[in-house]
Amino acid sequence: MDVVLDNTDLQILERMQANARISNADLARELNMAPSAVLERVKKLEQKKVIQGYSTQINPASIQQKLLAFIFIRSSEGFTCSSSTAQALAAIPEVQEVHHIAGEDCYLIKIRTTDSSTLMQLMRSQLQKIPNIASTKTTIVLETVKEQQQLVIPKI
Amino acid sequence: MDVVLDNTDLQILERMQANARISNADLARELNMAPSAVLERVKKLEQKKVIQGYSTQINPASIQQKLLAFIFIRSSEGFTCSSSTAQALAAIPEVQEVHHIAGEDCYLIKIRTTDSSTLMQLMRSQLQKIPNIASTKTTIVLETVKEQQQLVIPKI
DNA sequence: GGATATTTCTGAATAATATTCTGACAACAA
DNA sequence: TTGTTGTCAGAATATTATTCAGAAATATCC
Repeated sequence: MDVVLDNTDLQILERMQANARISNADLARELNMAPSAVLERVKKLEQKKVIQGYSTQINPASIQQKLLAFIFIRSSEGFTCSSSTAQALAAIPEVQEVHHIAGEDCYLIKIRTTDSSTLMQLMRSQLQKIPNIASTKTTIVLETVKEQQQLVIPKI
Repeated sequence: MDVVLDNTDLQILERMQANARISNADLARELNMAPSAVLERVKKLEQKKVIQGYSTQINPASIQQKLLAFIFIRSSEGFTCSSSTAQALAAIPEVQEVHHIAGEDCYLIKIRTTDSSTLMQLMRSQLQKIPNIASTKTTIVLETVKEQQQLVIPKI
């Protein structure tokens, strides 16, 4: 079940991670391979779900999303967190991440809104609807120094 | 200094966010525009830094990165967190995000490693070198339910 | 209002690329 | 050996990116 990736695959992933819109021809040139061979590998990486998708990083401020916050959500169910709660949280568009975490708190979510009043409004209107939420603890981000979902590609 | 985006720009961003590798021709077809016009807009969005980049989402497990953790880092400097500390944290490849946060803790980082022993090893070898770190509080992620840097595109 | 920039668009030409296909080659197993 | 599988190169062609000239729409200024 474990996917095996050789050095060529890792080279492809490294370059595509840094620039998802690199042309197949450029990629082939950098790897000294035929475009058809590289394309074949990329398609397989997509099929094997090693590549999960291609996304464009948008400057949040340019679309009026200036507030970033992390919220710890404690469930009244204790350690047996229902996945329906997680699904309900994930369904909120402003919620970018939902993590089930170890410890007394149950979930950690990452949320982005235009401003703090919008966040509060959202918490009142949306989070209140979700059952089994006992308490929340919000951490406001003042400044983001680094933010990349850039993974460390292992070297062979 | 504020960038103005019209409805066409937002349509482009929405589609490219979902699929960064959409062809310019397809994009033009969906928007009922000439490819040259769409291309011109995309180039401008890149120039204006509204589009910050294109990235490939890689399944972390496929490259042996199975552990995700958030670490709150308290600085000994109190509220006057030096940016050099942030830079040092950001320089660690495994550290994906560095946020300067409100409250008593100073930084919140998101970090991804192969396993928990690698994380501990990393904290011993890397974090210890960074000056002014008073304490750390680590939250281990058991399961990620949602993870997208997908922003909410405003409607006009 | 009216003249003049400025921006944004279309449409066509061409340069470049993606995609498909065939067959070669190597590694491996029966 | 024989067959299988996977990966590759190279050529053909389908599709696309890119460039450009000019039209249309928008904004700017007097």
